[in-house]
Amino acid sequence: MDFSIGDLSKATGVKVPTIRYYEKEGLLEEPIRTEGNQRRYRKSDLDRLRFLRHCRDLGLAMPAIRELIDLSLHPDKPCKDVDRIAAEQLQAVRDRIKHLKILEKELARIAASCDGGHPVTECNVLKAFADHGQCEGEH
Amino acid sequence: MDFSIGDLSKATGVKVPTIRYYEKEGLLEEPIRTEGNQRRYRKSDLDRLRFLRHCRDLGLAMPAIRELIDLSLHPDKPCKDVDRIAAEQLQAVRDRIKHLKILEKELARIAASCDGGHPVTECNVLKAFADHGQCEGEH
DNA sequence: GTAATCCCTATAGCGACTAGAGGTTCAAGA
DNA sequence: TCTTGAACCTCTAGTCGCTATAGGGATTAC
Repeated sequence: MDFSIGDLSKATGVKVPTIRYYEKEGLLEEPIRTEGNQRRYRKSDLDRLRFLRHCRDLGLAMPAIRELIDLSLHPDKPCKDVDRIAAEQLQAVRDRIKHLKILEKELARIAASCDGGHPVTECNVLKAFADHGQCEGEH
Repeated sequence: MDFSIGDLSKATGVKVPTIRYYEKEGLLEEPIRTEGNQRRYRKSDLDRLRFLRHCRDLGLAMPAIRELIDLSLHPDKPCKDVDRIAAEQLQAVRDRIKHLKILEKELARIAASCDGGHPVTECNVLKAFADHGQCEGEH
């Protein structure tokens, strides 16, 4: 019925020290302990950790996850804030994609500017790394 | 003819403590000092810092930049390694874009799953955050 | 000469873990 | 029941690329 920290780790893919870290940060409740001071978890802790892990996999920062957990503990609140967090994360991801696409373009140009068979003094790649002026815009 | 650290900062957009940090990390040479122990830079330091900054803006990690600097100091070496670094960075950026696009898709689905007008107990967004099973694949 | 601005070193903090040291407890087999 | 070895415990420090702060000294413009 109870899980050790290793059981939780195996079930979720979250490493043991990370689980302890989440507890220290207040994202997991402190579980009961055996007489020998080892943690013992219940199903609800497993659910919470899965939630946590999924949020991290989606790129949510820990303060946002903390807020989600707080909200889920007050079921009568409107879900406006939950939606906001999702929307903000979506926008953040879109912004990062946009930025990375610009980088991709520049790097592709840079990588293509050299045929590989000459000393570094004449290397266009090195020149391109040195010179932002070659880029099409800001990045 | 000489620049103070603040001049260098203004000319490149790199903050003063960051310039000192780059020096400590060996990415910039130790400049000469005034009698009062203040750093004084030359044009070559400015060029190096611009190079450095541009590489960072392109997302290169510091070990890669260090390698590029080492290569540029040995002009007779073939530029194979320079090309490799550019290609690796390009691939890394493409991988990150790929991953973020998957996240974008999942987050868009999650964000769209709620109309906003109900308590969190019934919030599909919160349920979606809790349940990786709803996702189309891994992420 | 003085005031404002710049510069110096050294240390600590950020986020989200991860690694290691040094010791204790648990569970399974003999 | 005893033993062994895996799993657990706490605590500290390290990762990366900066950034902030404290407590001073130097330079420069007026």
